[in-house]
Amino acid sequence: MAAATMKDVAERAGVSTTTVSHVINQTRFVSEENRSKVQEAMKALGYQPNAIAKSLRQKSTNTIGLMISDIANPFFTSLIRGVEDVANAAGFNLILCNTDEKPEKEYTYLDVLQQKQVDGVIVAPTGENLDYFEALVDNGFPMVFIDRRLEGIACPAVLADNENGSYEAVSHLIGLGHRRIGIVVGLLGVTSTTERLRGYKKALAEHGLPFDKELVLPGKSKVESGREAALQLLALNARPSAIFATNNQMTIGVMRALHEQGVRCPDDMAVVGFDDFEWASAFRPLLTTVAQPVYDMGRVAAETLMACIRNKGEAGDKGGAGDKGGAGVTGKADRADAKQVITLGCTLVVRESCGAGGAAAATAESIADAGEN
Amino acid sequence: MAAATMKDVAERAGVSTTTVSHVINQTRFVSEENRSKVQEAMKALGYQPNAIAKSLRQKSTNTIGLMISDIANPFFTSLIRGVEDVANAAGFNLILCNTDEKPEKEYTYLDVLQQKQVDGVIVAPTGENLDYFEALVDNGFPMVFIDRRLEGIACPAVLADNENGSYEAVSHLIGLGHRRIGIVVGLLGVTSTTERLRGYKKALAEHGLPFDKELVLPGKSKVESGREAALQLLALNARPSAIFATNNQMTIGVMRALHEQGVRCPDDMAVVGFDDFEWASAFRPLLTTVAQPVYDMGRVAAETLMACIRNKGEAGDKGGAGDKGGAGVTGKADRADAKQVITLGCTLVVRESCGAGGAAAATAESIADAGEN
DNA sequence: TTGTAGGCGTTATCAG
DNA sequence: CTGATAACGCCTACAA
Repeated sequence: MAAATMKDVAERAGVSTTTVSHVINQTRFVSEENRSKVQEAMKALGYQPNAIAKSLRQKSTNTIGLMISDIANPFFTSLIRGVEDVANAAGFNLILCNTDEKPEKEYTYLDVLQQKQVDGVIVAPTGENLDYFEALVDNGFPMVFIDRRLEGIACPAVLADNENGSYEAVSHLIGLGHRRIGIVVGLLGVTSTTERLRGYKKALAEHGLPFDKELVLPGKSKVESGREAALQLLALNARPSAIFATNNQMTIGVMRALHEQGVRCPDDMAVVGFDDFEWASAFRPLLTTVAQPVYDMGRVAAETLMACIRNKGEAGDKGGAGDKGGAGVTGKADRADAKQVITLGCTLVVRESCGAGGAAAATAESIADAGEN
Repeated sequence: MAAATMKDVAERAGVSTTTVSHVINQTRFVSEENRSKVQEAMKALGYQPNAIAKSLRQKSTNTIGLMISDIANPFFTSLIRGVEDVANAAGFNLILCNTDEKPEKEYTYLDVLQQKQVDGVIVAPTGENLDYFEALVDNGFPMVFIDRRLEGIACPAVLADNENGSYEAVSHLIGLGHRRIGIVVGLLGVTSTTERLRGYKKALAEHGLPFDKELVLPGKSKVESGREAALQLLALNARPSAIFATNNQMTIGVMRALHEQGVRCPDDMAVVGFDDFEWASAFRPLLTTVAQPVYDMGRVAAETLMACIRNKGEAGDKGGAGDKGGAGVTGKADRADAKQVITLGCTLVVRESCGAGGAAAATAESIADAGEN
């Protein structure tokens, strides 16, 4: 049997579909008698409102898209959780899309999400498809960038303070006496990569250390390339005494390389990783990391998107005439929002992977708290 | 400006909406001339078909729901990836739902997904809401269980071979000479928990070891309760020489407890964990684990669901009359599918966390391959 | 306090 | 080879 519709409920209850609709949505007064008749009918028929039909009418789906590079990357995992929690609380659902850092997949998913009429999108952009993104934003489509942003696109972005996180990590190493610090950088063309490298440079400069290109290795944000980068650093004539791996995947690669080469950490090589993870406090070496506020990034991004969606709904109600006059305040807020970049601070979680001075440095450097995830 | 509709395209191209529709879906012949006119019009207007309207007509959304306990649990992460890859390749999208093991959340999400007219659902059931699930299945709603199943519900399930994985892990420990082996078990009332405990008992029995209730501690599948369970095991008068932690979260808790108590692994305590993870090969102790085929579980579950959805579509076309006669083969397959349980084997990944005999045992026991994730 | 009717953007069934 | 036209299930003026 096909699912019951409002019409079926109306017939069974002996009222019009209008009344049924109003009972469901509590959108106008219905007599006690009719209301209970309708409710009984709904229960008897196991009626479930058809959200698709509703969406077609109302032009809103209560669904948002989430486009990230790879859900299998634990970095995104808590982030998604943050998004989903907020979305769910607001009555929204999430459509999940893995771009794998491939612009074509990103492009296709954007199309699909448009077609499915999602009310908005949270996206960690690959760095391409600039025109598409720009068109969407110009068109007033609610969108929020997360983790990275696209320069020149006026769209809210929720980012970690990559530069400062990086700066603190490297300063920590320098404070422990390290003078030659290798860095394994991630995917090029992505803002987070640039910012983390900038923090590295800044820390060196502030402490009067030279910037040596030889110590900067590309890791493509992947385990295997992180491993290769570490091997190259280890093979250097003037081997560094510390390695800074700028994301979780590359950190794993670096640790594997050390392991393979019989290089002990922290005894022979200090290591700091970007991205904290739950295992870090249970296995050796107890890794010092830069913890991103991943859950909060997701949460804030979702809240921002919800706000955009609400704003748009209201703006639409008022029509184009609302541009001048009393609506100015809202208009201003809209403009401000459009360029808003929200940066959340990272936390340096000092453990034991940075060398002998670790314990002393931990207190001297930064009272960091990993928190309970 | 509002998004262009088929009507707009039709007008601009000087044809009917019917023709536009057929051009888009390639569902009947359209003259070369008209086709190109339509295509031009679509491009000029930036036309995107409205999937919601399409879904309303066709009663299919090309969307499936995925209900798991918590996306922040890395176990589910690769699993989701498997689902998404298959779904995406088949032109389906994924709505993600975290139940947090809460039956109420599960219930609500089932409602929402029904309302959003998803074509099917993959779910790791909490163990409750039996009636709801039964009603759905009886109603022919495409559903596949993953990771666990609900007894008595005739619905395909894709599971890891929990019992055997557990059995092998414990046998491995016994083979290394361990006689008292503690086990930290997960959430009760979930089939995977039961099966893993059964494997433990079976291994003991087969090797003539007594089953000691004292050595079975509840860990609720969480880090903190895993830690507490381990502390209790450590406090035992007759302390075990090995601990088997039956999921990744509890493994972390166990390792933390050892760390806190200054108990070295594997020197003072052997450990095996259920669920492998990428870090396991890069940090110490190099943990011996039971690796579940997570990606494949997701993949197979999605393929199974796609098959169910396709079957349903075809069955619907043929109407109720297809029950007897030539359609018998399909009918039989349907029945068989309905009770299908697909079990995928686990792999014991032998590393160094099980005691001195580890290296020798590794070859003797099982040639396990962690694979490159 | 309730009902009628039109339309959201498609697709499918007819007729041309 | 193409086009009217009626649904799909719901919401929402407008009317009573």
